[in-house]
Amino acid sequence: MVIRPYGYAIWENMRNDMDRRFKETGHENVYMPMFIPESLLQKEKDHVEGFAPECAWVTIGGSEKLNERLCVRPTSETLFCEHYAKVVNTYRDLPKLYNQWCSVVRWEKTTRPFLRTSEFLWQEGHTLHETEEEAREETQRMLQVYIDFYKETLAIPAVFGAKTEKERFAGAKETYTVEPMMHNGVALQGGTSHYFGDGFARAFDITYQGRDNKLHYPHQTSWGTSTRMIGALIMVHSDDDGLVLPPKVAPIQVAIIPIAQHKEGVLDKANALYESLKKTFRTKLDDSDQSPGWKFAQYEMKGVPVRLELGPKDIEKNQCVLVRRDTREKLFVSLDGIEDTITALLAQIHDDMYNRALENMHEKTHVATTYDEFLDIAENTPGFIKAMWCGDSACEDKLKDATGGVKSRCIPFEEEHLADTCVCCGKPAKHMVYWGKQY
RNA sequence: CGAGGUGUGGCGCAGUUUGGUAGCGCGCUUCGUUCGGGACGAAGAGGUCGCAGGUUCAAAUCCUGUCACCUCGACCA
Repeated sequence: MVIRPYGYAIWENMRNDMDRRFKETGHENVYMPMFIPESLLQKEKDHVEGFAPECAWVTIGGSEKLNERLCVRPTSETLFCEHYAKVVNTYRDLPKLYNQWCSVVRWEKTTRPFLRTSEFLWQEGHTLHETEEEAREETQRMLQVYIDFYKETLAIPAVFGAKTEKERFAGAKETYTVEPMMHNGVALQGGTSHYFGDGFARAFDITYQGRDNKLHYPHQTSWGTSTRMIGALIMVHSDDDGLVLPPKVAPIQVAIIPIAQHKEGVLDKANALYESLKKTFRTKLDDSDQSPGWKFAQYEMKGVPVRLELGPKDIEKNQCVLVRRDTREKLFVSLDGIEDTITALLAQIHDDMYNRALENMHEKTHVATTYDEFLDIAENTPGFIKAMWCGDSACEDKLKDATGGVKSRCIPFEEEHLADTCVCCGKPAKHMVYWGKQY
């Protein structure tokens, strides 16, 4: 998959926003190698079992066969662990709060642009802590960073909570997830934050000398999000006329379309407006010789949040026309104080986009209290199903097989009591679970 | 991996059954007229039909082989 300039600009805007949030929470960026020696990958048993089927391997270097093959990183836990084992000695070296921006490779059998690609760009945070409590706090903190990012920057609501044991990351003690719902009701794992306990530390022999002068294993986390979020943006907000981009990440926030630009004064005025708006907004002035109608359609397809039309009649009246991409609403506004008008409009667009997505998620979330009801909803109604669960992964398997792919999404932090018994087996329920089909 | 399908200008396709040496729409180039919702006219550029072999006077079209891609299923930490 080639990410061309407009798509990459979306990623850059996402990345800059997230990177700021990571720095604010005390993290530092690093870079690790892209090749992982097989022996390193095999140190943690669950981890290698989870990832080996998806690894791409390098077996030849130059013209010589390698003694040990190298995995093209599918994720970098093992590399971070190897490094931490070398550099961590005392509690004074902790915590280690590292993050990496890079690409990873997973040999998926079925790919889907942005949502599931064999190579993708992502960030992976890897942290080491003195205590379990600290590491668990970090896991929650970064999940919250993701939830906030989805809401504040992408205008995407989500359910979130813990993964069931079956759906947990390979090697993790606990996996937390952000699960946004696409416009069609299909779920997407939009970001995960894992608590590892000291399992990796033991496997990689990472120890530190504690305040008590004894050796301890540190507690570890990892958390990641990827270019899949671009897929989420598209699948949550867009309509039949193309993209609808949330203002915070739109590469172009305001597209200025001059009308009758051959007429005297129009382009001069448009240029002056452009020079002034570009100080505040990501602005594009399209003075190409395409027709205005073509330009309207073009920037709608590209999801530009606000179109600004400026023609001879507007100039006469010292006004312009603002058109919202999300609602198509046309606003005739004065050119005086236009920056403030657009600032407020972009904020309004963001909020409205979020609320529409939230409403969609609520509309497509259903409660099932019996097995038949669960199957009926899964069969006939797209979206999430809220249902009680006994905690046995056999029930997850059964529901998945019976419904053609409905899996547990997460156990939310705030569970509702919908029934006393598991929707599948009828035994006493332990948790309320969100279920759904996923990309 | 299982089943099915498709390869023809940049993109989307027709032509293959009934062999006669390639066509349409969009896009692209130039000029002119247009310009408040994907403009119009005229003139152009661009492909030997996935690849290899075979049959034939003649192959996009028939035969054999091969490669690639797509869809569905399985799989998806």
